[in-house]
Amino acid sequence: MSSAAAAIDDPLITTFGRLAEAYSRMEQWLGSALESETGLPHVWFEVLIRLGRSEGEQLMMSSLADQIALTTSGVTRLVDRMQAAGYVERRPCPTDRRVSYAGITAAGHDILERAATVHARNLRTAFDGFNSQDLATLDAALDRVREAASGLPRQS
Amino acid sequence: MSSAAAAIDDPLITTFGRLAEAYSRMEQWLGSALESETGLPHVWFEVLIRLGRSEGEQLMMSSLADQIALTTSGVTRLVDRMQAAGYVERRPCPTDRRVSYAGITAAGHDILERAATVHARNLRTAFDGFNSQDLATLDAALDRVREAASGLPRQS
DNA sequence: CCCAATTCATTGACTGGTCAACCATTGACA
DNA sequence: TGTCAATGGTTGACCAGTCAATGAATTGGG
Repeated sequence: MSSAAAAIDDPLITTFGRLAEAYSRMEQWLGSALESETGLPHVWFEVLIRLGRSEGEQLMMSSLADQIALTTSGVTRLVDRMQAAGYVERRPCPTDRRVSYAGITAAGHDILERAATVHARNLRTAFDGFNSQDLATLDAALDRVREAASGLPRQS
Repeated sequence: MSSAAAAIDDPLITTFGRLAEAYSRMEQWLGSALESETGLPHVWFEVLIRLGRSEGEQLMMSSLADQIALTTSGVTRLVDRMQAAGYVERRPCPTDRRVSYAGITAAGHDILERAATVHARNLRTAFDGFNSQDLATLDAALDRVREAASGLPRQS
């Protein structure tokens, strides 16, 4: 009899725990560094970089929500704040009056550039001991996880 | 002149983005699955498993805070709720009257067992395509990240 | 020994997100 | 073409966390 191999000790739970811890520690450090050095909260940076990389430097509110893992409601409020700060603006869609684009402004572009530089530098510090081989391995592994997660049945 | 190799496209930023996305998608799916199947929010599970794995099945409030990446203030309130639900109890420390331990109760133990089983099963689904070699690689990579993050200067 | 500095937990005020209900617009189809 | 379901975004009510201030207990140096 396989003596109560408690589910509590399942190695997959530990693996996921590692993922959680790796992420949150990184996020905590990088996030607070970025904010203190540029005044930009990490979520804002996340929004700006997404917009900056998109066609026309704009994105539908709902796509943005999807990309940064927030509710559309949450994005509405987030964009409200960023708009008030002048980094982002709402643009109507010419062909569908329901949709609203969030587009990056000149000021947003500016600070994005600056923040990206700072962030990249901090990341280089954080991943100090990693050579390009290590990074490639990490990227590949994370990509597989990401993909696996994306293939999961949408929240039922 | 190396044509504006914008920091925006720095590969490390993308790597970190992958980490964030991998984590939050997994968390989203696993979290909502766990909660809908057992009624236990993922953070609660996180608390219980930490307590369950500790000496005496209890942990100082501040250690708990550290482990689940929350403020001690946040933990105070979280434990309040879990105590009200009967899964956890506060225990005084005999040698230092400042500290308070959060300890798991019988009910907490019960639901932890059940939730761990469910969670482990879900994880097996999520990591379906991964063989043990893949998992070992992933574990190793995550561990390095986790360690790198831990070695970073504590939030200044 | 005692006082100053530190540590642990909690609380008040607030913030940034969620969920559910809503309105406007669009698309499909009888 | 008129209606009905689906989609996109916003809003009200609420909740779970943060930060800063506080109280209580402990520690260490003079």
